[in-house]
Amino acid sequence: MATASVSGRTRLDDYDHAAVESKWRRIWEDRGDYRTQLDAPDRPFYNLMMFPYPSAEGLHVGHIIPFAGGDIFGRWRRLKGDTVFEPMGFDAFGIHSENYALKIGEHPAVVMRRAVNNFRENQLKRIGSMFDWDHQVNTADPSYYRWTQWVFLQLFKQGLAEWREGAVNWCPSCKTVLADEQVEGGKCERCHTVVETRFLRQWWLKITRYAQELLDALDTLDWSDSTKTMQRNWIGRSEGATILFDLEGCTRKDVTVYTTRPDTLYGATFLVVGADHPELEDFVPRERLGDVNAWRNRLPPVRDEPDFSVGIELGSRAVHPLTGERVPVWAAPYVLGGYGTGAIMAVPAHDERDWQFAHAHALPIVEVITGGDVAQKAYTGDGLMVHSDSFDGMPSEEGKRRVIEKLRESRRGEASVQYKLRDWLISRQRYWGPPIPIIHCPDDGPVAVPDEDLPVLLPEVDDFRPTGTGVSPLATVEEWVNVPCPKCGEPARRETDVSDTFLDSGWYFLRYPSTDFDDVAFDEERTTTWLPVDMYIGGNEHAVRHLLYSRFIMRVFHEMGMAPEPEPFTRFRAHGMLVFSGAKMSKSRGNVINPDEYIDEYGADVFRLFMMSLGPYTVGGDFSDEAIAGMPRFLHRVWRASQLASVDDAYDEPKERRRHRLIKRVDDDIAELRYNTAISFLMEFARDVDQEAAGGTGRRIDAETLLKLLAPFAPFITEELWERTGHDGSVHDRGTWPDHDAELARPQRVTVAVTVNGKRRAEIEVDAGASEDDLRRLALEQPRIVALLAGREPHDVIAVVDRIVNIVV
RNA sequence: GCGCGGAUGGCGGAAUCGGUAGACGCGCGGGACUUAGGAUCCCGUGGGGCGACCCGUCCGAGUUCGAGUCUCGGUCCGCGCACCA
Repeated sequence: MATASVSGRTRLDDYDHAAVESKWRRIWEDRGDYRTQLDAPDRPFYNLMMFPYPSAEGLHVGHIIPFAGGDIFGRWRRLKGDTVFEPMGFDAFGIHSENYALKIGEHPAVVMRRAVNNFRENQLKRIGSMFDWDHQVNTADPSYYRWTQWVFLQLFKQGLAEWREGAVNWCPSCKTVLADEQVEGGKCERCHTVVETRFLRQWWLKITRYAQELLDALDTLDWSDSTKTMQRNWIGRSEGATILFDLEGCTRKDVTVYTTRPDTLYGATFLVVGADHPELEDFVPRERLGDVNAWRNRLPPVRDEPDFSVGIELGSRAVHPLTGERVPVWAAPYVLGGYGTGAIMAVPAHDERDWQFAHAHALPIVEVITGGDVAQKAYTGDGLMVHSDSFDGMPSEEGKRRVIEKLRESRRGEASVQYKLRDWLISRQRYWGPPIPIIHCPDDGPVAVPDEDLPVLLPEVDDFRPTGTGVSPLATVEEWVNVPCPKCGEPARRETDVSDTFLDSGWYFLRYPSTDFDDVAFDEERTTTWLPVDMYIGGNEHAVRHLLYSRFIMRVFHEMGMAPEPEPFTRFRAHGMLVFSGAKMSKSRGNVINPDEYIDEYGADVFRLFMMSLGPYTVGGDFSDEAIAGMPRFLHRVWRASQLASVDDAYDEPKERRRHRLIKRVDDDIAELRYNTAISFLMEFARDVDQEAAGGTGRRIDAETLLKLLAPFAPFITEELWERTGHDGSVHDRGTWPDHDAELARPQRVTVAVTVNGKRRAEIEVDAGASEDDLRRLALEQPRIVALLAGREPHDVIAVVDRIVNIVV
């Protein structure tokens, strides 16, 4: 405790962050301060942060940012009176973990056990977040993945999981199938090997059924705009038309193409079928089959830059549905067999790719929309229709509708909506994931494993390496694979693929409140109480896949009456990216900050504060080693000021106004995650109170306010000081955030600038709200202004209350 | 290429509505305390000028009494998507 010294200065214990932080960590844990009352809570608030996938490297700052930023928000909600549930867990299954285990030659189960323990005990528990460890989840634990399997079976039983063959991306290096979104520019996102195409029977979840709903519901969500935009682009709705072309010279009678520009139909000079179209052969005259197949098998690998010289004329003809003209049919890889109908009508005059292709192959280019010079390049804008029979002169926008109408009359076309979104391929021919709980029976087909047989435990195997044959290592475990069919009892085989890690994380938020139930995945009452998540914080790298899949799963459970709302995350904020001395932080650059060293040296409070002060939370900032020095100074001030400020009952109006203004600013800033500016206000206030305390005029109430407002940011030191200054209970107690009076928070005196022709020449201090006339009068009385005007009459005097007076001469 | 952000002192960043540009912090300069300080505290700190003043928010126009903020055009950087017809 503080003791007065002869000089009037006071000697205090030094602030020992290591001692203070370990002391309170222990007390909070023993007391169970952050164990949440999950049943019948008062004002429940579900505060979620994206859980990490444990790696041997340990947590890096990229993890800490959401954990610290999310926790500040949660602690603030708690102080504001909510019952905050803030759980944490581990995304321990998946290729990341498995690849690491392979690298070091240990079993992934062993590696993960060690990594999870390290994350939790040595790292997560140190950063001062109020995680409720009684409700942690670990996706690789049978008590969790039992329910992941159950979730899959619910989708299966709803007809939303399908076993079908499809062209899949095969990474020859990772020896597994990749989802489309794991392929970047034709290469594996993990190892950058060029991806090959293979055809396998696999499990797909039919998220495409929900494309429109998922798109529409974005409007109801309070999410970062950037995230919503990315989801919209990913779903990729486009409006256009499907148009039927008859075919001649091949076994197939007709083909439907999809276009967003039906108004350009008269400019269609050829058709292109995707080189990967599954029924490409049906478009080819018999005598050309050999040539086409030879061409197809020698296609160059997909590259970043499309090559429009690649293509082959098939020999068949297509009949233009309006003119009856015969146009050639080509195949080319620039058309995707998997999007739309897998074939297009090429309008080279008005589509850049078609233009390039036509140029490369000397195909005719016919202008049908005015506005450009199609001999030079494709014109993709709007204009008037030409060379289009009776449509000539019609604006293209109207033409889109009218051409569709015309096609409808002859049943050769209709309006159509397409989405880029594809079904979710969840099969992985790997070891480290939940086995897909299906038994394949020769008679009954794919049969669900009965609920009472869940979990389908991942068998212990010595060799868990990917086989490279397209089959999971599980297939080699004969005694595990061979089981009787649950329906008919005849010999059958288990599904040997495991599911995608995004399925694990697609429902974990539903599990947290119900981890103490082992008979259901999520308890009805708990789910109704806690879902949807009130605040979700994480990185924008998961803006599309994780968030979209989670929305899909929640939506399905809502339809089934098992979830209270269709959307899982009411509010989502993506944290910004942290750069290190101007360069993006990444393992390959070797500039990843290891938080442990900083926490050792400065303590968790300083580290949290520092990271939050670098810039706006949702934008990011530049982590520079040197700048951290300001934070210990700040906390030192708080340490001293709060123990020395002891003046009671001094109703000092300016200080009260200052205090109320501070509360309002910090409150407003935290609500919008503007932690950096909230921290600056607290620093200013701490400096003032510190100086007052040194002079014997520091007020106890100011010190208390400072500790309360700082508590979400620096939970340890504020708790210690709360105790040292004689308070009972915890500084973090629910509902103890200081109130502020809006009237008092408003300044009473303001400084108004006086400008002449927009240049500042003087300032005047007046009561807030002083009238425009008063401002004008006072401004014109200023000696500086009188001198500057030198008798001239102002042309105009503009006054804005509380802001400015501008004299125009 | 398309979409979305961004550009402010030596550095990270502030600046509700168009109203004193540079809050807060780092760094730097000066001072205090001290045997000492790389601890702590105080003062100063956009550039130029002795000065009244002048110039300053990526560049160029514009709107306005007034623009970091709004409009148009351009440059550069970041992120996302990327042959999606």
